[in-house]
Amino acid sequence: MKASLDPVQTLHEEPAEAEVVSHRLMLRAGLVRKLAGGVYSYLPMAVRVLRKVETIIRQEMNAAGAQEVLLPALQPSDLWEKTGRWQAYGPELFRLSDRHERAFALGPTHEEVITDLVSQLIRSYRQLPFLAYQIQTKFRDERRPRFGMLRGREFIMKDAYSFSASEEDARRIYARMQETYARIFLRLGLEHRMVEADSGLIGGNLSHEFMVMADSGEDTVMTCEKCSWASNVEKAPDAKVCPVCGFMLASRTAIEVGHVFYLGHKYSDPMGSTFLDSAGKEIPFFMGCYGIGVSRILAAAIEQSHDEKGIIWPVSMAPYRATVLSLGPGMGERREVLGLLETMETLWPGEIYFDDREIRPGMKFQDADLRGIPFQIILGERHVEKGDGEVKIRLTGERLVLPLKEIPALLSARVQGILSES
RNA sequence: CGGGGCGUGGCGCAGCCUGGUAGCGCACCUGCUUUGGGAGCAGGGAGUCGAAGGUUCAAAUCCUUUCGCCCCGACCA
Repeated sequence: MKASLDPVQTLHEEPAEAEVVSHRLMLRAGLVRKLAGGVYSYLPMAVRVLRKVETIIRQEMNAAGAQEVLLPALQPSDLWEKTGRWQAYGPELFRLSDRHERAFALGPTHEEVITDLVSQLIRSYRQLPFLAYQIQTKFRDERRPRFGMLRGREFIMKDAYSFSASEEDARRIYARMQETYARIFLRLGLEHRMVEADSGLIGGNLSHEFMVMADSGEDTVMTCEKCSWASNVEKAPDAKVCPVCGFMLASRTAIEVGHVFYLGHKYSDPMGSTFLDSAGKEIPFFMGCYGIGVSRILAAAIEQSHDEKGIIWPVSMAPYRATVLSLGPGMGERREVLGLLETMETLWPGEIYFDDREIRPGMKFQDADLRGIPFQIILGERHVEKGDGEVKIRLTGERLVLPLKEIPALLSARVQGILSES
């Protein structure tokens, strides 16, 4: 991608509407624009990040035996009445009527829809277990949308639902999802903890949250400084030491990015969603559900990884792997520069953002730092003349000057190192 | 929903108290110079002052209503 063809500009001034750092940086870096309170348009760079996050989620969900579906956002009220949530969900549920005055909701979650669907598909224990997931826009009329992407009224979520023939099997899948989630957040390069949690409105009696550690998080978790134990502060209000290893606990703020629930019969029972077990007896599905806030992950990643100059994307979700900055008039057309671009494109197809604009170098440096692409390849007169180029690592600020020909190999090795750690 | 704040070119703001031709910075367009950390000079385009109603010879400014946005608090991916 060439910057000269990119219609999205960065903002040099702080947007007045944004307070939290992720929101400010997302606006300044040209990732999103607000349409209404808690409702945002995703610009091209943000979509690239979303796709990368989604790809990792899909790979891990598929590896865990889940199958992808896509359920309707528009849901008739009668399904919700069956589970009692048409009333219980309250004003957070977006409600609307069609032209025949039939009531609908915009789905904030999909337990009702998937349960209804699966009860049509599955009649025998022989067809179980079944694990389905989707990645889709959800709607919640939040009492107070805030913090930009962190709490919107419309957001992208990966939600998964499991259907089992026994509680033991359902718990097995629950445990597998816990492992899957840990892998997903590890691959995304996010420091996180799994904590025991309350299950809230979704229901059930077993639930864990996945928290990304960040100074500006909405949640507070107690974390052991020695082992991996952590708990939601509501679950461990007076604990001073770790119940596992006895070490000191610390209170840290975090952002909830994932939540897994064991549901049991909470939805299958009221919806009459049953199968025949091996004894020929009709019993309700044993269910679980598993959510990840996909759009929230973008904001959480920025909250966790930024500095005063801008975003520092983890390599796994960066919109581009590398950005090439040509400095000075005509530099963008130099043979050496075009040659390097071609090699880089071969190495990482579609992953190079070329800042070919005829603007002052300082402007390019500022924008590159703001956008947070992991590797900057800086090509200025004094180095290119000698056949060299400079590589700047956004995370560490490290700068290396080396022959242009060696740059692809260096970057390739660096990325291998980073991605193999996870 | 309770409390607080703000709506003025794309963005950030001044002007409002004390009514009288709508301004500044950034961004944008043209030209010349400049080119390794947000360039300089000259010229230029762009605003129903959130909306409605009222007061007045005259309203961005005063009054009323209303909508929107942000921040702080009250069972949230």
